[in-house]
Amino acid sequence: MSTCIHCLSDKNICLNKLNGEQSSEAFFYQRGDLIFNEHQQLKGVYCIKKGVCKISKMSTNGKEQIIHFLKEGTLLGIRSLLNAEATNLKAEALSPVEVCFIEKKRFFDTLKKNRHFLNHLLETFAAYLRTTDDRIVSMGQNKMMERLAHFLIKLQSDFGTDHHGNLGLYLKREDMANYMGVTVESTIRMLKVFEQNGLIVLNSKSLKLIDIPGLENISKGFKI
Amino acid sequence: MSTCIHCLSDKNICLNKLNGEQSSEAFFYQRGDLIFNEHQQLKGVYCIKKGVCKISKMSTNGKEQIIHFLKEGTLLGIRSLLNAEATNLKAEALSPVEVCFIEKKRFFDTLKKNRHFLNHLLETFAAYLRTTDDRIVSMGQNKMMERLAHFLIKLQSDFGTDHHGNLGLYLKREDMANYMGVTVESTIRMLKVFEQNGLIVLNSKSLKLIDIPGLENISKGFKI
DNA sequence: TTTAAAATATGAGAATTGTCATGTTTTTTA
DNA sequence: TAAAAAACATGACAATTCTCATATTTTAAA
Repeated sequence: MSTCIHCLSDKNICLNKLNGEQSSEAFFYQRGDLIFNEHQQLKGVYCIKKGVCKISKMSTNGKEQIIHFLKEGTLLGIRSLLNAEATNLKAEALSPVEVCFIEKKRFFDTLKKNRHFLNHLLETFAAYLRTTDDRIVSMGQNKMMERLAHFLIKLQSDFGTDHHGNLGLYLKREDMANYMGVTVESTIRMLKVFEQNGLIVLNSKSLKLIDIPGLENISKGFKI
Repeated sequence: MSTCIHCLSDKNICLNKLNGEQSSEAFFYQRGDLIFNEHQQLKGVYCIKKGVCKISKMSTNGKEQIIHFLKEGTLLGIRSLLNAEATNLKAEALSPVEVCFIEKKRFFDTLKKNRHFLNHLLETFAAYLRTTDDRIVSMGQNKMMERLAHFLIKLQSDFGTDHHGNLGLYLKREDMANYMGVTVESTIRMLKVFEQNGLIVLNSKSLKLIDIPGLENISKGFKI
């Protein structure tokens, strides 16, 4: 299921590409490129067509908290448009990323005309709110061992595996840490504990889940 | 600004009460009463007309995480209806609470007919997502001293003060702790530190903010 | 109004996670 | 390919927060 205005047709074809409408454009980003930053006034919304984005926010004491890792089919920047405020989030490419840009006016026109798109938006928001609630619970009540186990499982479920069975999205330790709200050192140490207990296998630039039921138990509070 | 379908008229009068339509009802709850629980299939949405509700969720290891404290004008249970799933949250009365109940069919009818209501819903969701994002950042990156300072300021800004200048919403230590994701003991100790530093005044059943700029500094990482 | 229960409080020690210093490996750039 | 930079790793120790035991106070119930 794709969220892009251009891709609401049955076959998930990007209309933008087919008829070359002026009101939207495609952009390309490389790993590390900034798509938009916090406190920026957006002129429209972005839809991820390809690649993975890191959505984050700085805390008052200058540390980065990652909110989401988002992939193709996700709209970015809607909230800013709806509330006519600057973004509260930063979006950065984690891999080569292609996005459609849908200009503000066109976005609202579609919202007005296309009932389907609107319902989809509501459902998407509802689903997001569920996941952010779960996030709050996890950050508040779970120890980092539990959070890491849960996070690894979520990564596999969201991004799958490559042909070697490794996680489909490779993240550096720093990004893992900033997602979980812990330090890089703690993350490194806990990954090692998981590896020593046969739960995962680490290699340079890869991470494979070996014992998913074991990880699930840990995420629920079982001790190693 | 009220969110209730019945209250979309300019004067914020509850139509439900005026014309006594069958499809919605008012319900009353006492402090501690359950409005709905997690994993419950809702038959409609609730709109808080009066009082304060505690919205929470159990973690996998059986600890309660409070997501929100919500007051009059807030709709409850929309997400479950939109996604046709059971609730993922529990709603409980913290004070005498009055709610309107709007039946499923009527909710969707209004959503279909009333453009104003729909836009309002979208904006509400967008605003919620902003606050939950901030919550994630705070839980991930701030120490409990910073979180407590921020929380106290938020309580005053959301619920105001009574005629003595005390926080308009009195919470027991346990609820404070479950909101911040820390233990009751830690909360008690930190409140005492704040009091000893002239930031707040504690009395049985009351809490008054004395030095708000001081609390703001602490919330940003300044040390006491 | 006495009793029971719930909420608040405090101390001692343990567990968790962070900090900082430093070293190694891998990746990127010149 | 060499040099520089970034990422990963580890140890020692410190700070934060939790746990558990036990009082004390406040509130609710008999």
